[in-house]
Amino acid sequence: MARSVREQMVDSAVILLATRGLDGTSFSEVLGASGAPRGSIYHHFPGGKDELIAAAIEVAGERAVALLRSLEGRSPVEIVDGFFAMWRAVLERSRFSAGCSVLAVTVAGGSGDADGLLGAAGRVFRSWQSALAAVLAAGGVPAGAAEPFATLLIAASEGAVALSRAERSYEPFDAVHQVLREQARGFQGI
Amino acid sequence: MARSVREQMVDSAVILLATRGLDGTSFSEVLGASGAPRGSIYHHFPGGKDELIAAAIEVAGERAVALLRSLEGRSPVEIVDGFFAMWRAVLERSRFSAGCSVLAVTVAGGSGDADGLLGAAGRVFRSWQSALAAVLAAGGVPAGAAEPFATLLIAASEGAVALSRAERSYEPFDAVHQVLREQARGFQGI
DNA sequence: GTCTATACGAAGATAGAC
DNA sequence: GTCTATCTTCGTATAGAC
Repeated sequence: MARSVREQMVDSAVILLATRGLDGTSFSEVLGASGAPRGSIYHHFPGGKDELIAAAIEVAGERAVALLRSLEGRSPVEIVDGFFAMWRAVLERSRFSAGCSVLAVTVAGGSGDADGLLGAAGRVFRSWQSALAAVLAAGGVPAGAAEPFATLLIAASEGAVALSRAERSYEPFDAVHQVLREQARGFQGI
Repeated sequence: MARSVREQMVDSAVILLATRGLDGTSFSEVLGASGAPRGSIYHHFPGGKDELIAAAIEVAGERAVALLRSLEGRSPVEIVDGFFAMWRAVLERSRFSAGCSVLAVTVAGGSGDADGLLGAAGRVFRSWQSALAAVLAAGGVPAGAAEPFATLLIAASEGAVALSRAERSYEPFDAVHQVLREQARGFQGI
């Protein structure tokens, strides 16, 4: 069963957000990348661009949560490695031209006030923190340490991906990964 | 001596980048915020928008480097605290509506290929890593650990600011700060 | 150094036919 | 569900007078 036109548009929006940012994710680009017909934009997304972008970062958020949950049962070091492997694949496949679609929406800033997209981005980030903290706790990280360490992992990986994009080098990303990996080792008492 | 028109435009661009992103930093906004006359855009920036943005992130970069250098001679914990205090002030003064101007340029992605602005952003990030690693080394962090830890601090602070913006809460930012502060304490053997 | 006026393109959004 | 056509707004950039 082929993916629906709507799903193709959302998938294209995820990729465009990650590579060109919020304003680079125009309808023209989305239609060009997805092959969707122009006339179907407001049929599938009556709320216009905001609805498309919100759907995109929610899908991206759910995919990352699914990956995090798949790490359940692993050790803290393995969880860190698995999480960073996901991000490194983004850099590798795009050759430093892609990053995080949720971060792109966050820093684009919208109109400045209580923007709906910013709230959606915040919910995605929170869902990542919860899922990661849960698998870390299941992996043996002490109760009080799992939440803050999960937040650090997410913040640091977001920043590391951005640094590596700007510097076009894996060096910042790998350095951050190694330091956090050592920290995770400390939770295992090895 | 009053700041020149050019300096006012650059300052406004720095703030607009941090709050509204790259595409939100239009000439209209810059002129409105700086009070500069419209006719002087291409007089001060013959290279157009790219030249203005490049100047803005370089100024923002130099300011952060100056703050980092002012922490020379302090302990690792004090350096971490000073660095995070700078970012927390950004969140506080803007009430979660501002972040890092260099990150905004990085994530906006330009045209996708070898963009000049992305290179400029990369150089700024590298200058932060060097300056921070230097003060950490001077503060007693072992030679091999200063560079990676500096990179982690920058990546994590960038991500933490973004998370707190999206969630409109100091919680992620403060959590990241505390974990890294503890790590810095480890370098002091207290 | 600064002004007005304007060219040119692309964006999001809507209307109405098919 | 999809199409074409169009509206409006806003972006960067340029020309030429003052």
